[in-house]
Amino acid sequence: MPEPLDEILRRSTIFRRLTPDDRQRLAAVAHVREFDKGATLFSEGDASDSLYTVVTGRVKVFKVTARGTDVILELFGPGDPVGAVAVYESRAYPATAVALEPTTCFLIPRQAFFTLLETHPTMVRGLLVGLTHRLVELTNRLTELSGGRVEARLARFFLKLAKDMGQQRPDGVFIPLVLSRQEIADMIGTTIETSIRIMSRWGKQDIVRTDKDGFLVVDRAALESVAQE
Amino acid sequence: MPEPLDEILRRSTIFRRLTPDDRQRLAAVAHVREFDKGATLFSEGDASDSLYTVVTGRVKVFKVTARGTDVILELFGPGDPVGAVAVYESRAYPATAVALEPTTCFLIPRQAFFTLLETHPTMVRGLLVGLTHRLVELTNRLTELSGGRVEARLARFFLKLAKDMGQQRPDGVFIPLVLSRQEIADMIGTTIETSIRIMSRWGKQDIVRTDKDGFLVVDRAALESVAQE
DNA sequence: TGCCCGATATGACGCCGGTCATACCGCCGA
DNA sequence: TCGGCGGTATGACCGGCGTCATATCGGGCA
Repeated sequence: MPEPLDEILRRSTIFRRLTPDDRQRLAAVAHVREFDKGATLFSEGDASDSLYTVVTGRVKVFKVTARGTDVILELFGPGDPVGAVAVYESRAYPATAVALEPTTCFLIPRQAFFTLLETHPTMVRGLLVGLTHRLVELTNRLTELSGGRVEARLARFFLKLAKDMGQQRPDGVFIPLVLSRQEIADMIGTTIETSIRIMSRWGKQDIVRTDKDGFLVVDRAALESVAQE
Repeated sequence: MPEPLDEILRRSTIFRRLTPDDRQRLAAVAHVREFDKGATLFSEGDASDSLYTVVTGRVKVFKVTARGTDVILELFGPGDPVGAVAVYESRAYPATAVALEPTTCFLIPRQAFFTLLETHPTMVRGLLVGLTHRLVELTNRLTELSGGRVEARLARFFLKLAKDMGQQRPDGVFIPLVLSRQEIADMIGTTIETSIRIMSRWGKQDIVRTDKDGFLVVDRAALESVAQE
């Protein structure tokens, strides 16, 4: 456990600038927690007590709209800080976080996090960078979700996944991420029936195949063609 | 000018924690710029050179979608920092900022801003708070824009405006903000025709009146009824 | 005064996609 | 083995809203 943990901290956006000594000290005040697939890390409105950092697994962060549908705000993987928003000003979590797979997290109590910040001002720069990056990502998602054909939005979504976490393979680009049709719908702001329809058609046309542990983008050109309207 | 400027700095999210001395020093390195209605503060993709703070007036920040429509991300008023995202990591502006009214801004060159940050670590806390606040606002806008009837989204939009900047009057709540039908459409992610239709109907039903220098919410209850779907 | 142009209004039409219903499949527990 | 359950798949329907077209209004300018 300690071996990969340190590796994760080195990859993490906000902790990577720490010296090995600092990381050692950080590991001392934090602790590790495991979550089953589908387990809730925290819920919207909960008082924020800790900063979560994903070690292994994937986490989705979502909000519930006025009429009860979910909207997935972000997907987090190893090294990403989850729930960072709430910790800085001890405000309630503005969204809910659920594990998409069996997930291991690294929790830092808020108080420890603050004292760390005070004693190590250099960490602040990393924090700012991480926050601004997430702001940019969110603004991009806003323009994505707003208007346009559903199929185009879905195509852009898979192109982004392929770019961010795709693995080149002889038969296409593999995306190692298990999402249900419902979760796909929540990502692009549509209903489960529509996402099923499109995914089903793309499967028959050999554009995107749904695999047991992810998706395989077979015909990237077709996606790009659909994406631009 | 120096009088109200200091007042603005005291109200600003990120500068209010400064001591009077610090604000004095800040004013020395910054300068003021005026923008006509419709003038561009900066465009998406521009290299970021300064941090803008609105002194008087209103600014809209928007992005252009894949098929050429605009999406308004945020509206800024006196005291708000505009373009803060880009400054921290000298990245390009991720969106475009345009003045909705004649607007006065307070510009701090990036370099001066950084030296200020280094010499006054207490400012960092204010920065973090401001950024997280904007993150929360954006996540809320995401859930707003995603799905649902257009009329409900528009109703929620006006209710939020009324809450944030409404002035109680005998005949209703006045919102001192001039937005064209096109800009309303860009806020809620629809077309100009649809926003015109709804606003026109609401005018006849005496729910929301469009005034020369803002909007008047006459029948708030009706809006609330429409908003919850 | 008359012209032009941008913003606001309003009607007609068509289609994407949301809603409802039903069927199929694989998995798990009784 | 059976029945139930959650996820996936597919068809039918129709209504909101995007698109196109046209009309009206008002302000700026010669």
